[in-house]
Amino acid sequence: MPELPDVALYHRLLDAHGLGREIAEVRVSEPRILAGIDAGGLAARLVGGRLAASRRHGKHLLARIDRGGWLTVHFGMSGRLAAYDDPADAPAHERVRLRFAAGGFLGYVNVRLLGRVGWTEDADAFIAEEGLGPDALDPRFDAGALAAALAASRRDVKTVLMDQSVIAGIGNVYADEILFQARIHPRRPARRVAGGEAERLYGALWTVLETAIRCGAGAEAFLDRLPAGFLLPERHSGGHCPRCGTALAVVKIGGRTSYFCPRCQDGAG
DNA sequence: CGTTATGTTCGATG
DNA sequence: GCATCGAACATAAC
Repeated sequence: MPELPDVALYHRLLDAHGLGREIAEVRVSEPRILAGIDAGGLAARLVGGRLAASRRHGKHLLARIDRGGWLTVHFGMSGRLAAYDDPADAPAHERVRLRFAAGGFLGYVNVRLLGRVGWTEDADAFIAEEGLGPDALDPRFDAGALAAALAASRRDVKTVLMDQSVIAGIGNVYADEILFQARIHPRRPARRVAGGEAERLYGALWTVLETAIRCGAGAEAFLDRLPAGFLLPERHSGGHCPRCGTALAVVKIGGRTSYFCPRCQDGAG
């Protein structure tokens, strides 16, 4: 479930199980997941090094090796990280595995092969090359910056929220949730979300992402932990608006399924 | 068997 | 250049 909140939790997992530890072995069981480096090259850069720092930018996770360079991880549609102590507990569809010298494993798991594991010498350069905009939770990306981005686009507001070159981290599910909380129709032209509404959208963006992280995005019982009034638990065919009970509408926007409340979410502004 | 899935990229088209 | 649409990638679940 890798949008920003999910990746934020993988970030924590990486820190808890890998930070400061020496890597003893790298196993790549599916080379097609690697981008710009082969299994031997990856092992040469990682084995014997320690994970010295980590950062997340949008849906990307990066881990710095003490002797230089960064491991880059993108989760695609179905990727996740798993930590375990016994190799017998390795999850299915693990594609890359780190074994630490002191024991313990970190696995990159991905059923479909839409994500990527790679390497970069410079994290900032990597983010620039990927064409990523500011991270959605970067304080420098404020309400004014969001309003400016909306005003500059002729696309639907939802398409802009999901554009990683504008804001990094928001995907299909959280775009729906943010627009629901802001009570804005996903098909509203972005340039017609302005003033107080743009402020409201910014507030919803922040609150939704922070709340999802706090409630353990993607983990067991995540949906049960969300505060009342969230769309997510109802975000499926046959779902109803948690505010007014109206049957949710389902439309395709940019090829992705969008759920929204036709009564609460204003299409005209 | 057909449809859909939390992402991204590429080519065709308007 | 900008925007939209469908297909592609690869696999599992319903």
